[in-house]
Amino acid sequence: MPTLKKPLQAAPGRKMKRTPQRLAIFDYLDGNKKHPSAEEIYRSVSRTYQSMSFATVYNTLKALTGKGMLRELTIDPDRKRYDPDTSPHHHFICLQCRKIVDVHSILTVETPREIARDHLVVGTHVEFTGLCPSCKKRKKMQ
Amino acid sequence: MPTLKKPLQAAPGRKMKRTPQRLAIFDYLDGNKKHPSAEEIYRSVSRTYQSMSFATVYNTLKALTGKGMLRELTIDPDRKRYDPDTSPHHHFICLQCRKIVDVHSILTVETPREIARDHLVVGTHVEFTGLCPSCKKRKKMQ
DNA sequence: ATAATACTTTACAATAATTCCAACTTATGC
DNA sequence: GCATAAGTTGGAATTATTGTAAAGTATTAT
Ligand SMILES: [Mn+2]
Ligand SMILES: [Mn+2]
Ligand SMILES: [Zn+2]
Ligand SMILES: [Zn+2]
Repeated sequence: MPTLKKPLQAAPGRKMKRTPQRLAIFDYLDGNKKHPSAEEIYRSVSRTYQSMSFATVYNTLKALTGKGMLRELTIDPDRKRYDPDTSPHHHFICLQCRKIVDVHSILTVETPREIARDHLVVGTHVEFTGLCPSCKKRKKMQ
Repeated sequence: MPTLKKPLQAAPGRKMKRTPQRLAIFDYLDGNKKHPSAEEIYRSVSRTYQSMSFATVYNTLKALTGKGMLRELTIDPDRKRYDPDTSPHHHFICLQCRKIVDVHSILTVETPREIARDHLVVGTHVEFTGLCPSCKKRKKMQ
């Protein structure tokens, strides 16, 4: 189920030039549930697309984010992580290995009055932190 | 109501050397509700404490965080922000000016089964994003 | 098709945040 | 007071990310 390749030109006002490097990046991102960092994207894509430049990766990520086709996550303290799934959902991050997993359950979090009164709220994101299954097991063992 | 200076030596296993530079940093942080960045802390503290080094600020922040006396926020995409209020609470960040404000309302967010089953959840943080009152007004005007 | 135009890519330089380091300095327990 | 583990410092080093200018390419208008 392609979610990126199609919309690339579909929505109005969102058309971008279809360059092979972008297609390669889209292709890597499409359906990717690992919330990769720019570096991971670069590493993977440049393996198949020799001349890929780091700047192109960043450019593309910024362009996609700007057009609302990609979500930039700030949940990892070390680097930005990217999520091709732009539907509203939440995340869990492992404090040990930094794995990020989706939380697609609908969490109803009402915006508190104190904020709603004078702020403009455009997004609500819940981040759960802790240990992923494997790190949890590893910690228990030793 | 001092929240930092006292606990500094109070809780067992949390004792740290009381150096003047640390006290200066604690003092700045104590009761601070601005969620400052390392640089803001450095700028302010070094004004009164001449020889303060950036490394010391980072060292101290890391030490405090490690001892659970300070919370490191990853909500700002550009830099880490620090919160001396370690009681569980949530945040709103302005997408325009990066102001972070506390949300002390008790938001009941149950951990979804899909996560609770095999992960170990140690924290839940809700981040609201949008425009703060002044940025909201400014945007409306022009 | 062709050419003009605007947008992209690339290699590399430049920033910016944060960490590392090695030589001093100091707080603290005895 | 002294020993010493812990902390401080300036500067170098690292890492993530952004900027740049020249060269390349897709798209648009002829
Ligand atoms: Mn996700
Ligand atoms: Mn706070
Ligand atoms: Zn893990
Ligand atoms: Zn604002």
